Amino acid sequence: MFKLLLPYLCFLHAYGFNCYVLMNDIEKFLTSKKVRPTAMRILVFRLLAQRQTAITLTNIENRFEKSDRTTLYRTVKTFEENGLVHRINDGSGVPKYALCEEGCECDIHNDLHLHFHCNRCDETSCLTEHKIPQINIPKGYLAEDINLVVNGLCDRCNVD
Amino acid sequence: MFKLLLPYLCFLHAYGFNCYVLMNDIEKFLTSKKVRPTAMRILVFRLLAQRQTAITLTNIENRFEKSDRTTLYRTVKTFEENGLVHRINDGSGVPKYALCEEGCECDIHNDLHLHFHCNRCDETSCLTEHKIPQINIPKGYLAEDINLVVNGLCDRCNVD
DNA sequence: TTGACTAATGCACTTCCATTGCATTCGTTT
DNA sequence: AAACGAATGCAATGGAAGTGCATTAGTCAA
Repeated sequence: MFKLLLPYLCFLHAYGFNCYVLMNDIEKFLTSKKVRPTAMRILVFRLLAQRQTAITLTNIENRFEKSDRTTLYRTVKTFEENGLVHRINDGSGVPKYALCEEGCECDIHNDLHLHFHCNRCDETSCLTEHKIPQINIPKGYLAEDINLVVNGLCDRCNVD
Repeated sequence: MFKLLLPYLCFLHAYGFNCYVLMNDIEKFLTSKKVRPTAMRILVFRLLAQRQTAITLTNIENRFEKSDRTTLYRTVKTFEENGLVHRINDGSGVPKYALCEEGCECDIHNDLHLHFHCNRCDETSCLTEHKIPQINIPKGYLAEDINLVVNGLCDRCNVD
């Protein structure tokens, strides 16, 4: 499969990573999650892993010279379905994606972390150490999932 | 202005309301909120007031035979800007709108209520009595607004 | 009451993004 | 090496947000 990666190597080198070693790790990880480790998937995973904040599909698209939006769309979707990535709706209109932490159980609402969306720089980050507090809901309702987004200014934008 | 309302009367009558009386109330209310009480605005407000749950722009559009999406879009926007309506992002992708309760202070994050989005019937309702608990955010971050959506089954869908 | 000014509306677009169908290519398995 | 299923790329569709502009309505003042 490495022959396929050659067109992308320049991209990775630009980021200064020794891709061969990490590729291998990612490849193993994807396989362990029952996701076939194709070239694109490894690269997209790589990109997500580098990021501190969540990114949109368009973001991802712009990071790759040669890429088809559909493929990226389906790649991310596959990741999401297999629990590698969670989708964040921060109110900006377009969904963003971030890698799940190890042991992240995005489905179980007790384990959910909250997200912070900066109104100035538009960055959305997962505050993984900050869990969502206990929520009371009315009788008869069944909670399956909780989404909590705090909007405001992030630490970098809140300097002045 | 009532001559303008004539085309819409059939619509209102279909709902069995004595619109003349309520029109008047709505008219006064809009004026008190510094929103010019035009025909369309009164009708849109009327529609929102009838609803128990939040609705999308497309929802509103479909309720009116004769309507232009742009006008509805701007009407709702005006309502939002003047604190008559708040926008809810329930994760379904399209924003929904609901009338603010009397004294609702959507801007002040301490006063925010939470929203419930039903995964089955796709209805989104404001749980106005259920306030958002205290949230801790990291040092350096400034919270301006909090959006909390619980997904699951509403009381009507959670029967079996 | 009329004229003038501002706000609201309707129409025609544009733009953005999600999503799908289908043909092709890749990779794995036998 | 053949065959099969999965992944990809291209083209196209569709839904909704948002904008520009001309027209119309409503208000205010003379």
